[in-house]
Amino acid sequence: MSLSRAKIAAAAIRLADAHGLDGLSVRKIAKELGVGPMRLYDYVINVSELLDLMVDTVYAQIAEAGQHAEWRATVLAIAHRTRAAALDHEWFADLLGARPHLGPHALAVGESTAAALSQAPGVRGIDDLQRALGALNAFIVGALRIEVTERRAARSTGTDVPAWQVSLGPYLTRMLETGRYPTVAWLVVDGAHLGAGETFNHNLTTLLDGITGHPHP
Amino acid sequence: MSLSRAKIAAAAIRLADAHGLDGLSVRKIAKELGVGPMRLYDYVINVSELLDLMVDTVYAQIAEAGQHAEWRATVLAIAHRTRAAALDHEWFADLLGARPHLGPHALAVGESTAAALSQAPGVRGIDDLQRALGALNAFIVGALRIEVTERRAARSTGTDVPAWQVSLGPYLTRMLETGRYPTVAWLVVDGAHLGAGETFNHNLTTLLDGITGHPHP
DNA sequence: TCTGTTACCGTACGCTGTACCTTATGGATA
DNA sequence: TATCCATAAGGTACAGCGTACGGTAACAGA
Repeated sequence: MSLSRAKIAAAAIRLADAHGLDGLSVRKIAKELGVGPMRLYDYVINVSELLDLMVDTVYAQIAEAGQHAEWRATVLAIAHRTRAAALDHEWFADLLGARPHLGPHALAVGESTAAALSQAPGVRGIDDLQRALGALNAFIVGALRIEVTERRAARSTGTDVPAWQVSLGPYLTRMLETGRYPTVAWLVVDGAHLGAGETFNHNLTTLLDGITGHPHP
Repeated sequence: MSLSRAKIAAAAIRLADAHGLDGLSVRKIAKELGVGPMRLYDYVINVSELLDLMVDTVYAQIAEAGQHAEWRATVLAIAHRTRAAALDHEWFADLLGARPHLGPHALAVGESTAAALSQAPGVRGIDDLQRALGALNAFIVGALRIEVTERRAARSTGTDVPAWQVSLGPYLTRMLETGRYPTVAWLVVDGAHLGAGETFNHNLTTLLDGITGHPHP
C-alpha cells in the first residue's frame, strides 16, 4: 500500500479530529500510516503544506454546497457547510484565516461565494463585491473561531452556570463582583444561553441585510 | 533587578513583535531577561498563561479608547484601537479569538463595547445585545486575522501584481487561467487594491447598520 | 554485465516545554 | 548564638518536535 497526498491528509485529519492540532505531529501521522516519519516529506514540503492540504480537503466538502438560484440561498448554504465543517473538525476553525486559502477546493468555494454575492442588491461594482466578500469572510472566520473556542471552554468546565462558576469562579466571579463590569455581569448572569446555531444564522442575516442595505423580508 | 509578570510580558512582546509567535520560546524570553528558563515558571503556570498575559497587556492599550457620548463613536474607537494593536503586534491577531479573553483589561474592553452596543437603536433586550456583541466581535476577530494574513503574504512576495504573479504565479495564475474561477479571477485582475483601513471601516459601518436596522446618515 | 540515476530509508541535530532534583537563604526557636 | 526547618532560587535532564542529510537498494540504459 503506497502513500499518497490523499492518504496522508486523511490520516492527519483523523488524528487532528481526535487529539487536536497540538496532538498532531509528523511522527504520529507516519506511525498511523506505518511508515517512517521522513516518508511524508516525499509528498509534502513541510508541515505548513500538510496543514494546507488538510484544509483544502475539508473545503472539498464545503464546495458541495453548490449554487442555488437565489444568491442568498447560496451564501447561506456555504456558510452553513463551513460551520458544520468547523464543528466536525475543530482544528479547521483554528486554521481558518490563518493562511491564504488557495487550494483548488478553497478557490471553488470562493468562486461560488463571490458569484453569489455579485448578484446581491446593493452590490453594484467590483469594489462593492470586494468589500462584501471581505465582510462575509471576516464574519464567518471570526464567528466560527469564537464559537469553537467557547465550545472547548464549555467542554472543559461544564456548561451549566454552577459548574462553570466553580471552575472559573474563583477568578471570574470575583472579577464580576467588583462591579467594574456591570454589563458583562448582566450578560453572564441574566443572559439566556442562546443556541449558537441560531445566533450564527441571525447574525449572518444581519450582516447580509447590512450589505444589501435593507432587511430581508 | 528581580522579575515580574509585567517584565516577562514586555520581553515576550518585544520578541514576538520581532520574530513572530513561532520565534518565541521560554528559553529566548529567559535569555532576554538574563535568567534561567525555569525562572519564568515562578510567575506563570505554562506557556498558555504567558500568552494570555501578553494578550491582556495589549488589551490594556485598547482599553484606553474610553467611552464616548455617542455609542457609535465608542464602538468605532475600540474597533480602531484593536485594529491598530493587531497591526502593531501581528501575533495578537493570531491569538484573537483563540482563547477566552478573561483578563482584567480584556474584560474592561468587553464592558465598554457591551455598554455602547446596548445604547444602539435596534438593540432592545439582553438577547439582542448578546447577538450584536457576538456579531461585532466575530467581524473584528475575522477581519483582523485575515488582514494580517494577507499582509504577511504580501510582505513575503511583494504586493504589486507582477511580482505577485511571479511568486504565486506558477500555481495561482495557472489556476485562474483554467476559467473555473471567473469571478475570483475578475476580482484579482481588475480589482482595485482598496485600502485595508477603509475596507475595515466600510464593513464595520455596514455591520452596525445591519444591527440598527437602518443605514447610518 | 556494468554504470548512472532515482527513489527509499533512517539516523541524528538542534530545538521545544517543563518535571523535578539540588542547593542556598531567611526566620524562628532553644 | 547555634540549630533546624520552610521556602525559594537555580539548573539539569527528559521526552518529543520538525526536518537536513548521508547511506542503501532498486532499476533503466549501454
